Amino acid sequence: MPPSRRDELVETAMRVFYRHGFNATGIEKVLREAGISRMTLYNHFKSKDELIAAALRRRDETFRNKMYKFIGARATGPAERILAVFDFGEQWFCSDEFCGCMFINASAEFPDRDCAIRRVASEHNRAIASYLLEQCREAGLRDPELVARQLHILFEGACARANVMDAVEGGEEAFRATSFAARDAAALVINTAKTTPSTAA
Amino acid sequence: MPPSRRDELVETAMRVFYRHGFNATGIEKVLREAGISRMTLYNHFKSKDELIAAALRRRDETFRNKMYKFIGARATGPAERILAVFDFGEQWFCSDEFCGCMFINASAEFPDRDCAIRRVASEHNRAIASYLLEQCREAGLRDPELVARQLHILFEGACARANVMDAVEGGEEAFRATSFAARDAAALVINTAKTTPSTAA
DNA sequence: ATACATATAGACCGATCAGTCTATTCCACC
DNA sequence: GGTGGAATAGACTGATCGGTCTATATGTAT
Repeated sequence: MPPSRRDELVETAMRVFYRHGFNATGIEKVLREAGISRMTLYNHFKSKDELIAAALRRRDETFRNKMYKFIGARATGPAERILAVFDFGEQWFCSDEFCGCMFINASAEFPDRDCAIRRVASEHNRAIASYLLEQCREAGLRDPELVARQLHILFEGACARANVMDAVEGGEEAFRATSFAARDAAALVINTAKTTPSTAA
Repeated sequence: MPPSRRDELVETAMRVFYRHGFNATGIEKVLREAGISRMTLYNHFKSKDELIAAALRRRDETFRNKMYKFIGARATGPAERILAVFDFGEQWFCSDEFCGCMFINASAEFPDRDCAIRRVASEHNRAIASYLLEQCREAGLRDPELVARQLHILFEGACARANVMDAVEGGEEAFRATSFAARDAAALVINTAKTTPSTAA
């Protein structure tokens, strides 16, 4: 069946808000690009904030689906899957549509930690965190909670570093170097947790 | 000598934009909080964007000064200094005024990689990067460029992770756990670069 | 005292914003 | 062929925005 009006709206909102920011983008622009009328929006959502929250939920869904599919296509074991996360990051950073992590961006624009939008962003990060934790456990790593946190930090850090670069330094090589460094550090963290009995001094 | 009107304006702009975001904050609010009139702003700056750029430059200056002072007070060698960066991060994340990295936030709100604001953010990150690189070289680490990049990713990643948490999970323990994980990984990366001849598989 | 640079309050502009309302059209279902 | 729910266009509101302008006040140096 064809996508509902609501689906098209959320999809377009996701794309436009991701590309141009939340506060900087008016409702009008989203409606124009979706070819949808004003009242249709307000029949489905009470406010712009609710549309943003829905767009973030959609982003969480599609992003994780793409990531899991990417990983599943080229990794079998848990350690391989973890490293594939960073390969996924590399091709993402180098793609044209890369505008940083949409959830980091949302947290930047909505400073109130209690608001609904932040809660959606937080849910996404919990999902990523528990995926990493699951892989760490499955790999039989020592202190999987710590390692999963470190992997998460490396991934988000690579993402943030890739996004903060300006036009002159932000070429494809820089993105590749960033994701390579993150992946290399991830491999080090994993291998250390496989073998040695204590953390580094 | 007392701070100039311009200084007070930039200082207030830095604080208010950091706390409430750039696009979400009107000029009016900055002026009210600084006790400064509208025309004074536009005598010193051509536009809001220029004020934002100046606020970011100020932020770069004060942030790095505080960080370097913090580090200098509790570390002597280069490796110690690198780890102290993460201790600095910990007390920053746990402080009341923490609203994420202002430069990551700026990159989130101004997607155009060519704009002046992004260039200022990029400059700040280059300064941090070269500080880390300097420490890595001074410590005699193998492949200092790679290690410095990894440390930078860990720091920014910890910062991003700390900021994306919502009100329920974002307690002080979570901030401490995040910065501990980053510091632990940093120590591992450094120690590995001190001794072993090749990176992890 | 006079002159000058600087800051002030506050009106004002055009534009844009989120959100509401009305009147019309479309289309699937009976 | 008619009925009803859903989508449409577009006017409208009140507020806020960034930025300009004018007229007044202040303070300092000669």
